[in-house]
Amino acid sequence: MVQTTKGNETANGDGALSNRLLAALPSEAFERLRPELEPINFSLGEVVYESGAHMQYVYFPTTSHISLLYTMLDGSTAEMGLVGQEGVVGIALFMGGETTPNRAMVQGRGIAFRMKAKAMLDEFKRGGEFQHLLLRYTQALITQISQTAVCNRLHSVEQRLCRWLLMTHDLTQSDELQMTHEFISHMLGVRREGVTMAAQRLQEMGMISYMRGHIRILDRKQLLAHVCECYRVVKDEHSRLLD
Amino acid sequence: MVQTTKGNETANGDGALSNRLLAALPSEAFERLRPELEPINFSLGEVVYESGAHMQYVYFPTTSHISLLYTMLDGSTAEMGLVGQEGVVGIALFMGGETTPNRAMVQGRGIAFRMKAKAMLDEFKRGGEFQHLLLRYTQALITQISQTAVCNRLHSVEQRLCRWLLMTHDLTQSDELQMTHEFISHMLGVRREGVTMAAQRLQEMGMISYMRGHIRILDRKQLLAHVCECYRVVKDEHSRLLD
DNA sequence: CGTGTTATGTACGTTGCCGTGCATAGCGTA
DNA sequence: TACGCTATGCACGGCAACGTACATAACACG
Repeated sequence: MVQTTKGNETANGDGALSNRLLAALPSEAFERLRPELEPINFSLGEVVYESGAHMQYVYFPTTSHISLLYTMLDGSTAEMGLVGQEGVVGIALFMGGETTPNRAMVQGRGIAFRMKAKAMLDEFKRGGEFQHLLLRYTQALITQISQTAVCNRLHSVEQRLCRWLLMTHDLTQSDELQMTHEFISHMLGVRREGVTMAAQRLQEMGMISYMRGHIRILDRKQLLAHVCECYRVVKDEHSRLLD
Repeated sequence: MVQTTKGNETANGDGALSNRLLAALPSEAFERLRPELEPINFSLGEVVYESGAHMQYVYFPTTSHISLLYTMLDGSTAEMGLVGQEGVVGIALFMGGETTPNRAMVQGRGIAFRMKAKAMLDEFKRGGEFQHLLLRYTQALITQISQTAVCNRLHSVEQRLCRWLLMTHDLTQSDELQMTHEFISHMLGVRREGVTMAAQRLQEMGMISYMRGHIRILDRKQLLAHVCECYRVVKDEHSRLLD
């Protein structure tokens, strides 16, 4: 299912500059890493890391984005974070843990660049800008996870759906998101019917329209007016730390 | 009840070895840091960091423990993590963010050792065991926050109260916790009455007894049987990363 | 010993979400 | 064109937690 892209754009690693962490590197560091970057093609639903599995690579998404999920013993799931072109998947490798007790799954198909754990660690240990960027990104991710914790506790399904749609829209190049209510329900940790109901209301208000696995963002401004504060907090903190 | 210890134990910084991160340092590194460690006495409810405020110190709790909280615009709050002798408060300083959008508040009074940001950073940048320990701890904290996110979504007030009591009990030297239902409600992000109801049920089952701001853990084993899986996951991950 | 304050108990209607079961309607494919 | 599959719609009872309002009981302090 995963194919290595052979196109000229990515063959020399330049496409990797679409990842904002890699793009922010000093050219000296980037040149060191460039030969280690390998473009791969993620398809929807693909599992990047299984919970507890030993990680071999870190992934720098460009056009793809990846969901960090936790699965309970009874099989119910909930999302704790979302990683796109601003970030990296596999922080446990440089944080020193080697594994994490959660799963990473492709939520928007596209390209990511992967790098072998050892190559990443060698550069990380130099203690330069690469390390600095990865740690700042990790802090932004912590904010995102924290906010998810609080949002899950205090806000309604409808608000959380707005937040999730906006976050996903930010990571997508199009106004059309390809996902079913069922899929979203696993992300939000609610019943499928709960998503359907909330989506209906958003559709009635003209914010979105949807049909069999396709959701179109019609009025982003109205969504922003409807979402809980959590969206802004995470967004602002990302800007503060990464821009 | 807790006074600043003036005895030989803390005067030379040895009391700091009650913090497990500091205790795990090679003696060479610890000797470098020892002069920078300053014991302080935290009292209940004291605010260690305000949300967004510039941080001057990192804190290594020994007998105290600190709650990481987020406050919504409407004033409602919820806890995202809990730091005791196994950890450090102020990770944003070495992660490179300088501030965090949340508050840190003393939840169990006692001693902590603080260190100026600059001294901590100097040692961190050496890239040795100190850095390694702090990053591994940060990963354990991420797991804790993630699990809180999921737990908030999927489990009942009663289960979450069990989890919170067990976690707090782990960080406390006594079976008697000094806190009101009101206080706990702010941690769990629920109404005070919700805590009272859940506590009543736990008391009826003989797990705890309580009275006006004092909660006694009577049957830890039964609490463990009653709590959701989240407690174990966080506990195990802490052991894996920090023991 | 009385008084104010704080912690806990109780009650009642409301609501958001759950669990379940089944109905309909697009869409792909034969 | 008919069929089957999958995505969405709908309906019902149930429950946990909410918001609100007020009652009691322990303790602190004069």
